[in-house]
Amino acid sequence: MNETISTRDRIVEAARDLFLVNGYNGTGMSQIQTAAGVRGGSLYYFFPTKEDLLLAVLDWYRTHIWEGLLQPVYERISDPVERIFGVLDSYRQLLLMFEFELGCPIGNLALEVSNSHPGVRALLQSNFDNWIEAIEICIQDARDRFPKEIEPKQIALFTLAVLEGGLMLSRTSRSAEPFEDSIAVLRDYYERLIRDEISWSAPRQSPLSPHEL
Amino acid sequence: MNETISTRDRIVEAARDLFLVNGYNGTGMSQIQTAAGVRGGSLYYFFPTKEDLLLAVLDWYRTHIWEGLLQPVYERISDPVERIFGVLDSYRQLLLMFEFELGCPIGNLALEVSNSHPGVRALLQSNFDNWIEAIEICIQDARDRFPKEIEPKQIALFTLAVLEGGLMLSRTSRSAEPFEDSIAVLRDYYERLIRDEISWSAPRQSPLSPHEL
DNA sequence: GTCTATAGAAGGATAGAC
DNA sequence: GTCTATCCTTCTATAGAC
Repeated sequence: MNETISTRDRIVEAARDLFLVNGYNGTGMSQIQTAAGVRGGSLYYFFPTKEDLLLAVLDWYRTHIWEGLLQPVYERISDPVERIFGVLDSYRQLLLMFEFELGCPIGNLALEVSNSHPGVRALLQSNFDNWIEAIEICIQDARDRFPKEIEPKQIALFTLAVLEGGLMLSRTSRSAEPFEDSIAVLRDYYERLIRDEISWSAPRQSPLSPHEL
Repeated sequence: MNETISTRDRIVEAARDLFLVNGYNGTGMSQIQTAAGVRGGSLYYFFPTKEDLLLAVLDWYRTHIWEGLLQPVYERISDPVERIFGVLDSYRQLLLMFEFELGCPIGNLALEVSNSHPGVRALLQSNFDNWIEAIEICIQDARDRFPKEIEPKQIALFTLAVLEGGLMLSRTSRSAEPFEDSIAVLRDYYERLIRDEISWSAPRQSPLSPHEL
């Protein structure tokens, strides 16, 4: 196995990386050709329009959320709440590794194209939904630590909002501080939720910092 | 007073509105000419490059945060914590009024241009800083309600992150729900902070919902 | 499936008259 | 300060040979 990568896949991966750095409107089809080592004929053979290519990129992210994001974290961390903060920490590392040039691939595209390309919104939404669902499951796995009245899905959505906002502020300032501060406050919220709960029920094991794992 | 609006101002306002809807790369200089009722000669007389125009738009937002955003809310609401949620509610109304086409003018541009136009970042940051500072002051005005150990500036930054993330998710889904849910969870956090505090100090007056004001 | 060549529109920006 | 005309580049997309 591991045959030579198909032309189509090379195009999708080149477009994915360029969209991530330069955005959709900031990336030309000719740049994608160059990066993929492919000529115009092939590009338009597989993707008749640029929007088709955007859809393929978003589909790539949708199908790779497990192996690309969740699985590496879940392998290292077993505690469901710490898994959430482990996922968030992956984005922090992405920020640092590429000097704040890269943020959330979906979030960037969402703001840029959701007005002008309505046909793309469903796939953007599907990416967000999968992310939220993964976090929701983590919260449900730690259901007994949280107050009964909280909605896991709402907390998961909120967590995504904090992530996206924190990434935006750190990319603008070219500093990890806004992101780290946002996540620190989010953790404070989680801890207060959990503390409010354990005052009414059984004590739980002490939480692990992601840096100890 | 109220003299005829200057050509320069008409250009800035036209660019501001077009950037808000279509983004920076999605807006052409010719569209701006048409919207402002101005010819190319005038446009390039005032703004030699498109980036100069972007800087002028960001400067417009920077100088109008008080009269455009804060003052209308502060007039209606006097409680400092409710002022924060009143400001957030202004964005909710913006979402609804324009059917989720419009989000945060600064946030949209921040993600789109912060890689490709480094000279614009300082002004983007300055807009964020002013917003955060305004919220920080509200928190400080209610300092006694919050636990002593919290950092007002951190909470203000966190509030902005939630706002930006919530706007992003609602614009993508074309529904107010993600935004409203995010703000509801943020309010839950504020209430837990305040509740944790009053258990150690004097009781305070009951909070007002923004809808009662 | 991939190649070369190119159409046709729109992009940002400039020159020079008035 | 504003006008018209236009330059040059880049863009998305197509045609037709191989």
